[in-house]
Amino acid sequence: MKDKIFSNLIFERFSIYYRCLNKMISDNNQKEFTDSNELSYLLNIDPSLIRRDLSLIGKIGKRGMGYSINALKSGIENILGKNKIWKLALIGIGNLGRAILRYILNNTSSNYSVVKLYDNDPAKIGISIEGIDIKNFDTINKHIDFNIGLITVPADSAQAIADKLVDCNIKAIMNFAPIKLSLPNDIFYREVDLIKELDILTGMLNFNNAIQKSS
Amino acid sequence: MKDKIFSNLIFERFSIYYRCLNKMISDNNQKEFTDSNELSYLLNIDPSLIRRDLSLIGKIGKRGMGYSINALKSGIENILGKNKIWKLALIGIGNLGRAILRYILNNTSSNYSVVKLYDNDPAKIGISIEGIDIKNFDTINKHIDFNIGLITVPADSAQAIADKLVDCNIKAIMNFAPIKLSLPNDIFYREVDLIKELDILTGMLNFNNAIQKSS
DNA sequence: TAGATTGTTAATCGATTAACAATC
DNA sequence: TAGATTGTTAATCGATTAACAATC
Repeated sequence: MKDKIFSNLIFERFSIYYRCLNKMISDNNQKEFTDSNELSYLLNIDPSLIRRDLSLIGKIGKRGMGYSINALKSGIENILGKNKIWKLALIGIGNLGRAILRYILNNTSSNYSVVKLYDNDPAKIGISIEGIDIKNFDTINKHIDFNIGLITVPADSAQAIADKLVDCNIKAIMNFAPIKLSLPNDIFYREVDLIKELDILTGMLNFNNAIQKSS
Repeated sequence: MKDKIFSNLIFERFSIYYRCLNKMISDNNQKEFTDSNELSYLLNIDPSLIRRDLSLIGKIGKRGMGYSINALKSGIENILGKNKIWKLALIGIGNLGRAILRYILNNTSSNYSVVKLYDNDPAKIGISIEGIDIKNFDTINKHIDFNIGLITVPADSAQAIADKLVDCNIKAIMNFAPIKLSLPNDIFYREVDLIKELDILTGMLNFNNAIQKSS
């Protein structure tokens, strides 16, 4: 196995390939092989890049034939940890937290399980949602039993929550609060920021379009 | 004004700068100037890159002094269209759609307004949420009055919805469904995909960590 | 075998960072 | 003026794409 640390972008594409392979399996129950050109057509990713990515799994392709769909799927499963259940905790059980909880619960084919709900609103603590009790976040301690913390609290409390998660040895954080968190380098971090995404779209509409028109 | 089309990454950073400037204004009501080093420290972005980005606004900095916070803010407002209200339509009023609606409504300082809700479930049509009636998506036509469509339907109907939006001349789409949409090149497109984000984090935890340990 | 497609190296592209003259 | 920081060009870095020998 390579001594290389893969980038975000590579994992992102593996996730895309994985979804595509699953769709191929459920749609088209006879086909055994695919190839970089077919995947390229379906996903709009350059075939060279696909071959490069897939070669990271090992020499899994057959020259002249392509790739066994099943072999590819299980290779990606190994890389993305799709053969394990990953435990999630949601911190902040407002509208967004609840929607994310239901979204994950509804997605029965995924390998993610929400095992803990935290909030600091006394009115919410003790309430059970979808069978999981909401606990006070202050009671969190080093004996945590989840792998990834999803922060869905308002921006002003997000950093404190993140610090506590780091303290409890959580290595992966997904932040939905509209604020940039500062975190140690060894923490894997993603953010989902709706307003930022909207700003990018309006920037494009507002500025790039205007330019296109005037040129 | 430059004849350049800015990239996603530049608009993304402008959004980050904008948020930071607002925080500076509300936190620290005396300070008039900032500079690329201060912003770099706060945002963890290289000062050269900050200067490069900000120079796209125009020659707005003062050598030896830095940047007027207010001038910077209004320059970014122009680029990101923060001085207009942008109208959003939500298509798919399930848990996620409702959570996004409330999230945007609660964010009173933003320049985004949800003006239309669509669904195709007869049981939902006519119901009003937060004062907005849910309409049947099939009734959508070219006389639309929104700028951005947010797709929060399940994966299997997302492409048809997107096609209809494109038909109705919508130029910006944000997709929350876990599927890659195929769209014409002139459509500005962003996707928010929770499972993909989780896959990236678990890929990192599962694979990069293992590698780090064994090396 | 001939044809097809991989796996991989080299070339290109685009984004970030370094360097520094210009100037407040 | 001296010191500080911009604005911008050149260098670097990292990711994608092109090319093609290897081989099924």
